[in-house]
Amino acid sequence: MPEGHVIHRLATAHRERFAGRPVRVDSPQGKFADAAALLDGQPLEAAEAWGKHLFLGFAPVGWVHIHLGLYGKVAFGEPPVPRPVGQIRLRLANDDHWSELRGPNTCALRTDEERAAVAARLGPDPLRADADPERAWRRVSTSRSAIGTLLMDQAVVAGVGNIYRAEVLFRHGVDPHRPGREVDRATWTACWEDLVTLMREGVRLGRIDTVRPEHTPEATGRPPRVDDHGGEVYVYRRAGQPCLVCEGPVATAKVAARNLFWCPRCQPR
DNA sequence: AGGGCATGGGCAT
DNA sequence: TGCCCCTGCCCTG
Repeated sequence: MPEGHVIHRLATAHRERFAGRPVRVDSPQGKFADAAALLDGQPLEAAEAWGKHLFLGFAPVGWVHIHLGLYGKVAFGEPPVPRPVGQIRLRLANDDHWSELRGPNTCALRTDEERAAVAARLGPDPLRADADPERAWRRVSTSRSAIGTLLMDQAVVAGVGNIYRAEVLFRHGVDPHRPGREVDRATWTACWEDLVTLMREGVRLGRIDTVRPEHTPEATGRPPRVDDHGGEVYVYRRAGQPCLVCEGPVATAKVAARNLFWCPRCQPR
């Protein structure tokens, strides 16, 4: 379930389990074997998330740059380290913990400079203390592109995925098709601050919950829903179902090869 | 058993 | 715009 909150959780999880001690590193699948051999036995010195990118620091060898893409997953456990099942790109282990990385879009060794270059092409990350939301506003306020597209552009805002995109626009009554430059500053600021809040909550809980207390099934008496991504949301993957606020049908459209969801009544043009 | 699909993103065209 | 990467899950048959 890799939006930015997952990656920040993974950074913390790696730090807690592996930082400061030598780590056994291998690549049972073999695709990362050469790098793993260089890293094996080195201590993990840092684990950082920038948007959806995870960097594991093994100075002086370098950084392991991980991007989960759509399918990637990391599993953790305690010894004994299980026999490899399926395709494990990267495996870490010490005497107390192990991890297995499967199906990543990216798993590569990077230099300091390469890591900085990846970070430099990303927009501000609502989950990072060093984020500069003005950079995002400059892009949004001068762009003819739809706000729904801009929010998914990692060079504008880093870490937002399809769920946070849909949900934050719903929460602020913004039609995803509205051009960025027609979004006023107050609305944008409210969206940014809401992303900070929602994504921090996502890090804390490990799931995406965006429904305000007054709209939960408990509060409204509506039947509870089951969301297969594991959280309570207003519009994401609820096409055709009644809006939790106005009861009109939630709309969906394929935009830039991604499913977009919104409520036409609550988010008018 | 097999197809479709998914919370991403780089790249060719 | 669409293909590829290459995993897991859910549905159909």
